[in-house]
Amino acid sequence: MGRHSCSLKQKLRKGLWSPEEDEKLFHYITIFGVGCWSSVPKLAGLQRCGKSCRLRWINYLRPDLKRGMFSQQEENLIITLHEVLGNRWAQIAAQLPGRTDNEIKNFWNSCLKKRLMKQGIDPATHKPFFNVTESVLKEENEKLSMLMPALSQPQTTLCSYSEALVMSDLNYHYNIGGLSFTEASRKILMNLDKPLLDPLCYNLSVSNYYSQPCLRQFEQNLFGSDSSYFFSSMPCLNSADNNNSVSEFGSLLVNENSCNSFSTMNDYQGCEMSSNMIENAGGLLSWEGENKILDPLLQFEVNATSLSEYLSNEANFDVFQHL
DNA sequence: AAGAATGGCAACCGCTCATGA
DNA sequence: ATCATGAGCGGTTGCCATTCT
Repeated sequence: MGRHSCSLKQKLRKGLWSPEEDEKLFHYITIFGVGCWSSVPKLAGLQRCGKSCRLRWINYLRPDLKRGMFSQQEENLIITLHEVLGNRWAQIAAQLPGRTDNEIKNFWNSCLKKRLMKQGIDPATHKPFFNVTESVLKEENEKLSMLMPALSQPQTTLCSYSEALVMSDLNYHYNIGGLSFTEASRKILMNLDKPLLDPLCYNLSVSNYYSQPCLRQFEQNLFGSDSSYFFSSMPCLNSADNNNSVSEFGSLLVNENSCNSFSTMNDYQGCEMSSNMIENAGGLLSWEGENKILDPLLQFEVNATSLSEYLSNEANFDVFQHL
């Protein structure tokens, strides 16, 4: 099999190229040009397979290669082309003279992907991570009010993360399992003489939530060890004209004034909640883009694509009765 | 100061496709 | 039609320098 001819031959060198090898290959190609790669090693006096020679020439030795950092125009072009072409690196590279597909792929994986995520853009789809439209939220509210009329008072709102951000100018919202409550409605719930309950975990109060090492660990696994970094990248958080922009890590939402104090999960421990914080006790995390709902407390993917769908299951709905 | 962790990047691997015998 | 071979492509690995703890 031709495909294995490279790896089967013993004496062939692998790994980084030495300056002497580069010199031999460059010299050979300069004189004889690019032709049959499989015969190049023998003719050029190299202990390499033809494939390795081809790669070295294309990615490093070719005289028309542009070296150094990518320009702003090149970066923009790569992002635009990736949106259209996806991971077709060779086609992308064809639009950038002097750049190789390998170089662009590495640049994408190590820099551009992270930069887009920091801007709240999903690098796979080039769309914002959280994109809940008002109509979707309204629809969710209507479904919820049919399921749980008691909780559908004006000040109680079915809430996604993005709505929590929109509402960040109001003080002190609690978001419990996808439900967001204003301070007023929270007091109503507190007056029920029951602790705040996570709807999916019967007896866990908000204040106890972060005292559970396993839950913190889970959230770190889910969001990364420094989740404030991840969430501070959401576009709605970065709008310069919004003094109430919100940063988040794990299920905790804090406002801009506080986020410096909470750069890591550990920093949060033992801190007092300030009046303008928004807290999310866990519960359901709705990931619009992936069409799935994750329960950070129970640590599995819930078999539902929306909160109302989840609640339409009688067993799940029963949990809410505890509120 | 030293070992661990991380990031960037060059190179490899395995697959598909094109071509020719 | 089938097989061998080479080229090209994209995913992955592994090395090395840098940063972190």
